[in-house]
Amino acid sequence: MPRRSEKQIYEMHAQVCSVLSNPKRLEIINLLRGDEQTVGDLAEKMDLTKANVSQQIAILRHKGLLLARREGQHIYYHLAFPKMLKAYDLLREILMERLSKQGAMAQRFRKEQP
Amino acid sequence: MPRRSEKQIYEMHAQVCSVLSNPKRLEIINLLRGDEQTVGDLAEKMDLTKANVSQQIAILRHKGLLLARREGQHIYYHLAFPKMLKAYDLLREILMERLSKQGAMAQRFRKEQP
DNA sequence: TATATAGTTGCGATATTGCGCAACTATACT
DNA sequence: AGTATAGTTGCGCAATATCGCAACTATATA
Repeated sequence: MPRRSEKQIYEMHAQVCSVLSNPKRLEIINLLRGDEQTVGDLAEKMDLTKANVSQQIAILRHKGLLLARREGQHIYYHLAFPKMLKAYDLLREILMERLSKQGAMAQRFRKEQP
Repeated sequence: MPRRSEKQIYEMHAQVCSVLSNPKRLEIINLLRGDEQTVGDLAEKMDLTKANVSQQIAILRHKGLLLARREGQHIYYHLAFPKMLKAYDLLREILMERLSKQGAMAQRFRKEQP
């Protein structure tokens, strides 16, 4: 018998997904695919304010998806679980397949829908 | 040059993740892993009202993750992209690894945190 | 037509999220 | 100490999500 109930696992799983349910956080994860980066690096590449990037980073970090390394003035962030990129890529792959197969369905992913 | 901008892809990707960012919807997906099921089946297994299950199903269906098949009184639902289970399993695997390695971090996934 | 069963939808209260803005802390350098 | 650069945090408002409840639609069967 499991120490943790299934319901709790679903809850944790959902929380990980909710961290991933924001386009800016996904872009950050994608930008951290290779090297570690600073808030400033990310802010520039994403064309966002540092405050906003820092807020998103804080969420990723507090939820344990990102790790930090300080070096002087700079704080370099990197992915805590690079394996997560596999899930990221898989989902994106499904997305692209779907877009190419069923163009009409793309409508469903615009801002709103009937 | 891509027809769709990167930002749009991140946006769509985030929307898929936001569909997955609810424990009840994750449980539904997991229960649909094998056979197709009716709202009633799911409601019973999950110990929820049919109305609530139906609402979650509606979200999954409208976002294109579920497909329906009517048979008399019953509507059977099944996964539109079984491949999505790979992403589901991968994420869950990461979750379980993390729980076993760093028990303390589990705290971060409880309801609230400092 | 009437009744039962299966499922859906709208409403409303409550909770959560996103994000700009301004103020704040931390490190480095002169 | 003073200044610059890097990053963080709190606040407030608008937008969105959750979910119970009740009313609704759809199919089947007597």
